[in-house]
Amino acid sequence: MSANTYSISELARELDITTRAIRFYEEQQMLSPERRGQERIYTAKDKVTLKLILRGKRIGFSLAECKELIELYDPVHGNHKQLHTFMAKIAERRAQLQQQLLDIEQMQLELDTAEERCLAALAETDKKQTVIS
Amino acid sequence: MSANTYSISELARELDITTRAIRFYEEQQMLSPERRGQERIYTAKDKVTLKLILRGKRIGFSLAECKELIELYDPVHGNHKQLHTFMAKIAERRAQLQQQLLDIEQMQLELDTAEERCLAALAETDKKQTVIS
DNA sequence: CGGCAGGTTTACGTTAACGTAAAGGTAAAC
DNA sequence: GTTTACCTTTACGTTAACGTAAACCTGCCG
Repeated sequence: MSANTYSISELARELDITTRAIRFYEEQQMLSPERRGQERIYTAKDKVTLKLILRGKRIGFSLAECKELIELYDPVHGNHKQLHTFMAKIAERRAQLQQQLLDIEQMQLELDTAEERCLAALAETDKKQTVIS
Repeated sequence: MSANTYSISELARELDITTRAIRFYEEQQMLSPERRGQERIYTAKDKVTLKLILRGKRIGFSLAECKELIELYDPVHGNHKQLHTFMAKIAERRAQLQQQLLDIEQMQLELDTAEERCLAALAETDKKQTVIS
């Protein structure tokens, strides 16, 4: 490893993904690392790209969407229509997240009462057991 | 449709899913509607189950996890260990959601500044164009 | 020289959650 | 009676995002 470059396995370890995944992202044209002979050499920029991919995935975007997102940061493709349509996609995700939060809160309320009933039932059972024994 | 029962397509319309999906959930042992001859007859309870499935999916649970979740509501299987392990899963989801929110906010900040730069660049281009023409 | 720890390509396998036909049964409507 | 609208089962197809295996270079260590 020279100045600020990485081998594929270094990147994999650091970002906690497999080398297969990294090569796959390259197949999908989301990366194009330089080569030293056969070996891929990754730069800091490649690492940023990978982080963007991982963050996109965390948010729930598909790889195709992550790719769009990355191209947005590329001055060459930084076109306006795309930018706005993607902001729309993000807004949509936000709405979904909001719904998910509501769903989870609702579910937690229900689980809480379910738990209470469970505990109460168990307490009853224990009492009877005590009496019997 | 008699009192508080539904045909499969009624349910499908109402919940905005396909009949195929409903039958699939049955294959996965998450439903067991009664039959009138060949036809499936769904009750209000089945509908609740389906809604639980859909909500679970919205939150990001797999169908297998949704199934666990549903069994939690079944008094027969309402066992304690499962209840607690599932509450743990829910907590985990909450954490993920929290991270997703952060990711989205971060991304929006970046997109905002990207948009500004875009607009500025376009304004420059327009000026030159105006001068040229 | 042998072997190991990395790297490479090629290519078939896998999983989830249905989609999509094909082929057919029933019952009311025209 | 046949068209229409539902319903049924069986079964193969699909997509995404890699996993996994095979077969092969390559540099370095002892």
